[in-house]
Amino acid sequence: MTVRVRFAPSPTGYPHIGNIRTVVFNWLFARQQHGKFVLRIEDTDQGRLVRDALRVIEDSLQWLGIDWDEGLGKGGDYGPYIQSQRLQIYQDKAEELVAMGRAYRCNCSQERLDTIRDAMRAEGKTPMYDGLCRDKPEGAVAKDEPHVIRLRVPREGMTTFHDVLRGDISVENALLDDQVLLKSDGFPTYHLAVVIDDHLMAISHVMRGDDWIPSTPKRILIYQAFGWQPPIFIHVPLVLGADGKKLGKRHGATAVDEFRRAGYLPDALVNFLALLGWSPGDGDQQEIFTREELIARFDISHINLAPAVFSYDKLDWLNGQYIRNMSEDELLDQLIPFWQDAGLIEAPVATEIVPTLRLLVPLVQERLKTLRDVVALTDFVFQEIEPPSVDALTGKGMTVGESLAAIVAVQRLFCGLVQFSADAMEEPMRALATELHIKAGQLFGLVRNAVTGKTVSPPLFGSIQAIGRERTLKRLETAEHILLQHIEATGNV
RNA sequence: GGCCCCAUCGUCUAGCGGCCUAGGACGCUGGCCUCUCAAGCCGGAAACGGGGAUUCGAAUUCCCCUGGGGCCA
Repeated sequence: MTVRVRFAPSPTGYPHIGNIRTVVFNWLFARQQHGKFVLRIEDTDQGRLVRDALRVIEDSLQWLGIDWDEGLGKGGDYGPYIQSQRLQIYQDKAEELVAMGRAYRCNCSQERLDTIRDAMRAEGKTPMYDGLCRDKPEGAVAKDEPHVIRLRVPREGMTTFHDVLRGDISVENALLDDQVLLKSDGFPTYHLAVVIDDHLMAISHVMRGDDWIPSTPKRILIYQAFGWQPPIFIHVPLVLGADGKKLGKRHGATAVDEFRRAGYLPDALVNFLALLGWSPGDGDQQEIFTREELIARFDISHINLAPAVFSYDKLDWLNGQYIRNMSEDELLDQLIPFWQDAGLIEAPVATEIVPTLRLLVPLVQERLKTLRDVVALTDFVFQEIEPPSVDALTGKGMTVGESLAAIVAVQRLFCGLVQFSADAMEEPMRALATELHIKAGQLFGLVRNAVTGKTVSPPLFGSIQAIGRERTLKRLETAEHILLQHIEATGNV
């Protein structure tokens, strides 16, 4: 059997991370089985369409490196792949069911439907259609009068389907409504369209969130009415937010695009998502997998049945691992857009700044969890700093006067350096500390505050080299003034 | 509320009757390294929801309860 799976988003919003985890599973499975991955668009809910959703869906998948073989923008032998272009097919198929006696026309008014619903609810029952039109003779409801087409659901017995992970799941037919298949405006209902599309597109496996389990019997009934063989169902557990609830809008940043902007790498995200609800099993303790490894090792039977909570801690760690494994050139390319977005460097990168950027990359590489972290870590290189406080400029265990003397000495030292480079300044700085009878750490700490405006920064000398001699000296001068003023104002040395 | 699904450290998970005094990872934590912060290395705390049953033996099988989640209203 040729494996054919699909991702069928509605363009009513942007793909979010919970859905994408399931997409990753589908994609891994398709690639491993040398099958096809189809991207179909379910846009029959015309009222809720979001303008650029299609573009965002494409962008998100492309960014993640999840490619599809048929569908949106790709074409294929089973098109069209956009449901709004398939309305005629749904109408024809619905008519077929009527002709076969498996569905019937219903012209009950909205008022009548509301009345029965209220009545049933009042009795404490689940509201269902009462079947008034079900037993009307053929032709009682004319084809050209406003009406819907309903499925003739068996009144007794059970509907059972098989789930690869959970075995057989059954529901009593008495609990199933004579669902509407075709609405009065000629649009199909969701389940009719999906069944027809999955069948006509020869989808072999339907792998989706287990929140769809309750509606699967409805779908099976439609397959049975048509006399079609249903696909193989694999319901995967949901992805939950930190509160244990199904991941959704209320959980903040969940759109794929937001992860990109936050500085996560697609490879890290795919790796993380693949491990959310799945593991290679067999006592394997590997955590970092290339795409090829994931494709080779993905295995439906190792999908965990319990829902998984999405947690940023592990994603951050994993992302950091991927960042550390990049080459410096690669990382530089990835970092540039983030510096630009923050307004720290210009949009076409000025060539004069490139050496500085290159200098910074190895300094930040092992300090980044996300690419965006580079902004807060290196902003002092590109913009002026807030004048540090006296406290910050006073070395640990030192007096203000001693600190002032140290700053002055460092200025002199930096002025005299032949080469203003990290390598050239470390030795003399250490010697200076000895000379001043303070520890290197004391000296470095106070200089760090003076030139970066931060108590925490990338390695000091690399940072200083990146700032450049002129601006470093200016910041030291500022520090000197701050300390001097303090001494003059308070008389405290 | 009705129906359905699920249940191992805080989180992601390994485990598919004896190899389990339950393993790994993230996070947390102690230490080493160290110019700060990271990274790296070494160590630690931390879980089989409860009760029955089957079995010589149960985290692993069955039943009930509890808890969580989902769908529909």
